[in-house]
Amino acid sequence: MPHRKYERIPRATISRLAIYVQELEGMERQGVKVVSSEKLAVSCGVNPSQIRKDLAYFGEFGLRGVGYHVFELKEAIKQSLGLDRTWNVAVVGVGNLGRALLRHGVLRKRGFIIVGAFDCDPFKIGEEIGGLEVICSSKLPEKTRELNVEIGIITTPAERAQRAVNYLLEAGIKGIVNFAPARIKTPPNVAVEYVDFIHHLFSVAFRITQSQAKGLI
Amino acid sequence: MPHRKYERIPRATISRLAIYVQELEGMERQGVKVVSSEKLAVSCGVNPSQIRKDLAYFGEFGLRGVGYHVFELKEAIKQSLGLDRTWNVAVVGVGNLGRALLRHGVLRKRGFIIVGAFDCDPFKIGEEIGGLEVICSSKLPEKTRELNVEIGIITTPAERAQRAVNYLLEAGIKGIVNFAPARIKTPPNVAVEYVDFIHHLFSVAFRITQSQAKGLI
DNA sequence: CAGTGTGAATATCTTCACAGCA
DNA sequence: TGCTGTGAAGATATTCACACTG
Repeated sequence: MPHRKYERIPRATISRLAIYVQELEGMERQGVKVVSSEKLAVSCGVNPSQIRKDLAYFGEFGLRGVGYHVFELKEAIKQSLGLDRTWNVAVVGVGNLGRALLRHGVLRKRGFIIVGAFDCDPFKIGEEIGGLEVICSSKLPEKTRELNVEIGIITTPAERAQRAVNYLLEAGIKGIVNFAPARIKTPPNVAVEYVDFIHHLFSVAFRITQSQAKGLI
Repeated sequence: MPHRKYERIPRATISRLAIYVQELEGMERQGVKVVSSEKLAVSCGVNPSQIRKDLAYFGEFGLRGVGYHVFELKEAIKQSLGLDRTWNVAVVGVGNLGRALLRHGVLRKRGFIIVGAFDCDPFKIGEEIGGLEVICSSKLPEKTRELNVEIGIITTPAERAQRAVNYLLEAGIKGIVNFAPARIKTPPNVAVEYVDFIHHLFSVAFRITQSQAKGLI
């Protein structure tokens, strides 16, 4: 039975795969060697068939009657996601959030190496944060190419997000993760993801409001 | 025609409503008074009927043949989401990310007032950040009640996320936004949202990998 | 007559249920 | 026997298409 490697893979599947990796790493730390889709599902908060179906897009990794080898499954998923290599990234916008990312070890640990930090504020340019010198945003296109950056992280204020994006596009960037609270315009061949943490607060606020309204009935 | 106020509202609708608010605010800044679902859709990157359907869950806000009043629509959505009031929040975990949030003005601007900062590291306890004194995490339950916190923001390392959550649950918290790279266990009546920015990097990496693979065929 | 509001049609995602293998 | 892998069924979400209205 040929697996589905060449079907279109749902966006939701990708974000769940990231969760599986996370939980498999946790199990690895606890010394768990083998796990069933049932157990993994519980710890990820999803349905077991969902896991099996998600994995089926990439191949067959399980042992019938047994389950999955934790380490091997984790590696297989990472490979499927293109995480069996490192990626050079640039951070544009060195405010509170940008600084936090520059100092946060987790990006590097995951294979995302921050090779450039950019800002347009003359007071920040030249400053050293997390071992990197802040460079003027107008130098983004040339530096991006020079440093071989593939992914840009936008942490500017909303008003400057599109300008930052334009610089990155000029440099031929392939992907963007946007933390700025603004939609951005990019050609369709550029992969864009939004990290809207305010929206998650909105969502929690809404759900609390709603459940309280229900409680009154 | 009765609107759908009492139907179950899709999670996706809520997160789009947050986008609509964001874009409507941008239009307001630019002095735009009236907008059609068509125009709003373009700036939000969604389908126009999607917008009309999302809004229909909460009421009728448009003028046929005209469109929507930018200011009024924005206010109506915010009210529907429960954002016509302020919410007290606590930040648990004062690392790079926690500090960034404590200093980041955007939370307050959106009506989320950080009233407490907690950490279990004795070196951090007592430190003042963004006008708040860092308090020992073990005091979370009592302080949370005292400060009338409704939403907890977890910015601890993965290993300590569940413990932080347990403290918050003990205090009767209603909602949690979890930035830690770990799934957490909560009773069903607590609203939980995950902010997994690493997952968004994974997703971008995957999509770049995939489009390059396609390019080779 | 432009543009909303909405039922119907379509597309997508999730879960079930079970055949088949270790 | 126990658990995977997967077609079929079911549930949800999105888009279409158009009646209707200011």
